[in-house]
Formats: sequence, structure tokens, C-alpha cells
Amino acid sequence: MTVTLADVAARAQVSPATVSRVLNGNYPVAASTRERVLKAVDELDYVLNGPASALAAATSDLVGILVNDIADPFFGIMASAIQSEIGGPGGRAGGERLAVVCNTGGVPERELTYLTLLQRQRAAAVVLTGGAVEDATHKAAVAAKLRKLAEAGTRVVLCGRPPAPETGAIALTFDNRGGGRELTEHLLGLGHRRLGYIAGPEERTTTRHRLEGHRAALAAHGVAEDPRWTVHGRYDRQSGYEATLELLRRDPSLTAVVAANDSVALGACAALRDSGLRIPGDVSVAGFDDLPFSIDAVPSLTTVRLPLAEAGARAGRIAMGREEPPPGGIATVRGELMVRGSSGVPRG
Amino acid sequence: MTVTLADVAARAQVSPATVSRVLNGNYPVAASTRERVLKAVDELDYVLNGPASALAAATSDLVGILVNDIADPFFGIMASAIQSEIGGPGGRAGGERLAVVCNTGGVPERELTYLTLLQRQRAAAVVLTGGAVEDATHKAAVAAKLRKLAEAGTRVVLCGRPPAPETGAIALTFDNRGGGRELTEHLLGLGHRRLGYIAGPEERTTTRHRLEGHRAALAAHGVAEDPRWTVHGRYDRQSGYEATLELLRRDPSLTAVVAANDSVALGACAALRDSGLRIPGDVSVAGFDDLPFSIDAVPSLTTVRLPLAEAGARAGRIAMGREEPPPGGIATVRGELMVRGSSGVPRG
DNA sequence: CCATGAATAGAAAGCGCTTGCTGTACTGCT
DNA sequence: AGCAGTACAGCAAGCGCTTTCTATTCATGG
Repeated sequence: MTVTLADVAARAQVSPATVSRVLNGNYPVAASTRERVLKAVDELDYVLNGPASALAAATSDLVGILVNDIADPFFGIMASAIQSEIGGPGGRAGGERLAVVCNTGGVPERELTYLTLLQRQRAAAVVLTGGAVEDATHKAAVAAKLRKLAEAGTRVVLCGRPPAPETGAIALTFDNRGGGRELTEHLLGLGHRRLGYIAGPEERTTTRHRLEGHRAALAAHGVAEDPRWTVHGRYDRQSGYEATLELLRRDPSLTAVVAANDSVALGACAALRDSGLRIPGDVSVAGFDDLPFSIDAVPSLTTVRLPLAEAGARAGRIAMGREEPPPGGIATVRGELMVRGSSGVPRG
Repeated sequence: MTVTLADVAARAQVSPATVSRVLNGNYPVAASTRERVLKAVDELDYVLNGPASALAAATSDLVGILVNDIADPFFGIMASAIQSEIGGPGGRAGGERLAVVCNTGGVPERELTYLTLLQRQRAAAVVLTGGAVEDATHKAAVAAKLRKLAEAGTRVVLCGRPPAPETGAIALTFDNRGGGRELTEHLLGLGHRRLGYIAGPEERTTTRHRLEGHRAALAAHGVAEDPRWTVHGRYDRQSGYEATLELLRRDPSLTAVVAANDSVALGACAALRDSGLRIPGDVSVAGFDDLPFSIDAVPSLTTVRLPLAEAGARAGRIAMGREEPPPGGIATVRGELMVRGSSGVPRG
């Protein structure tokens, strides 16, 4: 039924071993023989059996990329960059690898299950993107899994995710705290003193770090904080819309709204507009990430640019062993403040 | 070093066969035995060897999802929906499958290579999303590959892609032609007579179909077409920006710009604004797809809503054999015209 | 009380490939 | 001419699992 190595070998009048070596190219084979084999492969339309190969060689060409939400460009951009470096078909890396993107939906158990599935497939490398969940139990479980993966020879890289100590994982962490601080400092510098903050889901590290940066900036400027000024929500537009209305209800005198990310900021803008407020005339808005659409918003969004593509590419190269990991296995990637039209001096 | 089935068997005092059967659960095993085995699995922290399993069983739990551009929400949304139905960890489907997203970048050869890789892995199913390339050679090559996959027992589903006759692939096709036609009819109805059209890459089916719909509408209304009114570009914002400037240069009297998709439309909006034109006061703009950010544009975008998530979910279910394929293996998914703020009556 | 069959467990034969080791035929020295 | 050295090619032993077929046990009914 299906063509096997042996069939090719028979047709090319060589042993299966030789065919295997031609296909893997890591052992000397005479040019004429090679040619004969390749011809047979072609004629028989032979396709290597991946599982068999992986079993015999005890490694596979699978590389896993875990993302929280594949429909979110934040992850899409990183995944795309990672994948382009992983090689994959047509990538500049040699050897064909199957870079696979796994959508965890941010659900801890799914993350774990995917990790197991990848472990089961004896993945060559795994890249985890996006913030982690703060839950200690889950964190420990993931750490244990990562350690096991590393032990089994799978290279593990974290991209835009806090380090996982003692797991052997390389971490490229975004400086969310610094970015958040810079952003709020910008608004404070403009003269804002009553700033609403729409945070992401409470249990995520990213959420906490960005919020901490915000608060650090406030504290540094001696601005007292009102607990009513912080609302938690999801990392999406609708959440931003609702949270903004809530913020406005709690304190209509706010002059600025800082959002957990750009999507949330867009929702905030919509809510402000629908409330008859002008941006930035009445209220300034700031986002985070600088996704492609942020510059197209009207007014364009003041935000913190995260080098998603660059970080992803680097993570990909490290995962493939084509770039030295950073010293200590940890690197911090900084964001860049992008001041645009959505922020201005406060009214009055 | 690594724990194998045999180790578990030894610990549980049963044969490897029994362990396998407990793990796969398709053969009667006494409750007490099962329990003992599961305990051993747990204690040894055993993880099934995927490749070995796939080799022996001649099938794998891999499901491939091919997308043109993973950083584009158009594909992200579909992929997400497909994946949620594939099962994957935590999905509602039983049995854990590794749903993997492969980023082809729209490059024909990559598409082919990924298909081969998936074939090599003996994937359980493959879903191809997005428009295909018109090139006959490549089309034939893909068709041949799909046929082979189908023969090998891999279920093949096309989502948002034209049917591939005689390959055994199920196709869920978007009615790009109808959507394009409806959209242009809307603008014609408002009174527009000079409409610019920013098309996607020339060689893609999606591009051609949308353009055909546009032209059909023009023809039906007896509006003569000016070749200067059509520009081809990529499916991204920047392309839309540049194309719009070009369009304006060619004919400053245009009263409407129809874009290949929403990203392009956003670029068009930016270009118009930068040219000092008001939307829709001076020029109306229309997009296609209705991606999440389109409603947030200012003014919000008139566009054709494609039920990406619904279609993806359906494709996923069909791929998993949990939903009957449509009669004839082909179904057309219609878009819905969304009239919003970016389109209005022409000036003058 | 034994034949009958259901329920359950085991033995063993691969699945298709990789790779360490073992030839075998040259090549180039001395 | 004789020997080491090199360049290929083949043999065969698995890799870790699934599954068919066979063996055993135990309950049942004639």
C-alpha cells in the first residue's frame, strides 16, 4: 500500500541503510548512488514516515510554539517571527522542521496538556510566549514540566514571559514594568493627576508588572492613588469599553485612561467617544504593545512599542541553537514609548 | 533513562499489552487492573511516546491547520475556531489531538512542503485556510498532494478556499464574489459613479473573486469602468495607503474607494486623511472581512462581514468527523454587508 | 459436573526507520 | 608487491508501542 524505505532501496538496488543515509545526509554516500536513490524516491513518490523516523532516531523535527490567543495579533506577530527563524519549510534554517503553534487560550491546564503532548512527540524545542499565570500550583507544575522537557533534550525558550528559574529554560522577558512606568510618567509630565487604569486579568504576571510600573510612576511623582481608578478586565476591546464606562461612572473627572494594551485602549476610545468626550481634549488615552492598528486609530494611539517580531525572531534562533542564549539565560527586552495623538495636556 | 511502557507494566505487574490497553481504552480491562496501571503511570510519571505509538498504530493525533499569515487576525480567528473544535487539550472533543498551525506565508512551495511534512507525520486531518494561488502548476501539485493525503486516510478540509475537485477535500468557500458585488452595489446605490478599487495580489483567487463581484455590480448598473481605477497590492495596511495615493493621483475625482480587505481599507483611510480628504464627506471607503478593529476605525468601516469563526468551527468539526460534510462536499458561506460610517452619499 | 462462552491477560510479531559495527574494494605509500 | 588507510555499502539490532491471536479463569446452564 504505502511506499516504504525498503521499497525505495529495492528499486535503487541498495540497502535500506543507504537510502536512509541519502535522505538524512549525514554519512558519506557516493554521488552515483545518491542519485540512483533520489531517482527511486522520486519515481515512487516516497514520503518518509515521520513517526518511524522519530522513534528510531529518538528525536523529532517538531518545534512547539505556545500562545495564549492565536486570534490576537500580539501573539500572531511573535509566532510568525519565531516560526520564520525555526526554519520550517522555506525558512532560512536548514533541515525541515515542523513549527507548530498551539493555542492555549490562556488556560493553565491546556498549557500543561500541550506541553505534555509536545513532550510525547519528543519535540526538538518549545517556545512559550506571553505572560504566565500567577497561581503557585500551576507555576510549579509548568516548571516541573519544563524541567522534564529540558532533561529530555528539548530546548525551552520563554518569549515575553517571566523567567522560570531552575528549569533550564532561556527567558526573553519584556520590561512591562519599565514600559508601564514610562507611559504613566509621560502622562504625568503632561500634567495629568487623575488617571484611570484598566488592568488585564488579575492573575497574570503581565498585568501585575504593567500595573506596578504605573503605580511606581505615580508614587515617584507623589500622586496619591485612588483605588476607584483601577479596574480589571480582559485583554480585549470590549473589556476596555466596559471598563472605561465603569471608570467614568466612578469618577467623571478623570483626565486620562491608561489601558492594559492597545485593544483595550481602542475600546476605551470608543467608550469615551460614545460618552461625548473628546480624545485627547477631554481625556487622554494610552495603550501598550503598539500593534499595527494602533497607529491607525483616530487619534493614533500613544503606547509602548514592544519589539514583538524582533524578540520572537531571537527566541526562534535561540531555540534552534543558532544564537547564544543571553548570559544567565535571562534577557530583558525593553519597550519604547511612542507618543502619538491620543495623549495631550489635560483640560482646564 | 526515560520511562517506557514496559517499565510501567513491570511496576503494575502486568504485561505491556495491558498497559497499552488501559491507556487507549478500547479493550476491556478489569477495573482493579486499570487502577493499578494508572497508579504506576502516575508514580513513574510516564509519558507515552508519540512517535512509537503513531508508528505502531499507523495513525497520529496531529491535525494540521495551514494559514497564509498567522500575524493576520483574519487567519488567527479562523485558526482559533478550527482549533477549538479539533479538540486539542481542553477542547470539547474527546481524545487529545495536537492541533498545529502552520504558517505558509502565502508562498506556494511552503504550502506544499508543509503538506508533505504533515503527510510524513501521518496527520489525522488537515485544514487549509485562505485563498489559493491561481498558478496552474502549483494548483495541480497541491491537488495531487491533497489526493494523496486523502488516500492515506487524512481528512482534508478547505476553509475559505475554493474547492479542489477530485481530491476528496471538503470545501467551505466564502462567497467573495457575492460579497464584493453587494458592497459595490451599496456604494452605487448611494450615488457613487467613480469608484477606485484596491485589489489584493493578482494571483490569488480571493482577489479575483472580489474584483469580479465589484465589476459585476458596476456592469449591472451600467457604470463604465476605467482601468485607472483599479490598483493591485498586498493585503496589508501599507499597501492600502500607497495604492490610495496612486489612485488619487490617477483620478482625483474619485468619490469612493473599495478595498481588498479591512487592513487595506484602514491604510486607505489614512492616506485620504493625509491628503486632506474627509471620510465619507469627500470619499467613501469600504473594506472586506469585518475584522474586530474595523468597527473601531473612525469613522467605522463599511465592510462585508465574513463569519470566520463560524466557518472555522464548522471546518474543524468536519475535519474531526463530528459533522456531516455538505452535500457534494462543497458549501458556500455568504458574507453580510455591514453599512457603517465610512460610506455616505458622494459630494457635490 | 462438564461443556460453553464471556471476560480478561499475555505472548509475540511487527510498524518503518536509524545507526553502530562489519565488511569490501580501492587508493596511495613504502 | 604488501600494507595501512579511506570511502562506501550492508547487516542487523533495536526504538517503544499496538494488536492479533492464544491462554486462562470463572460463571452459567443443561
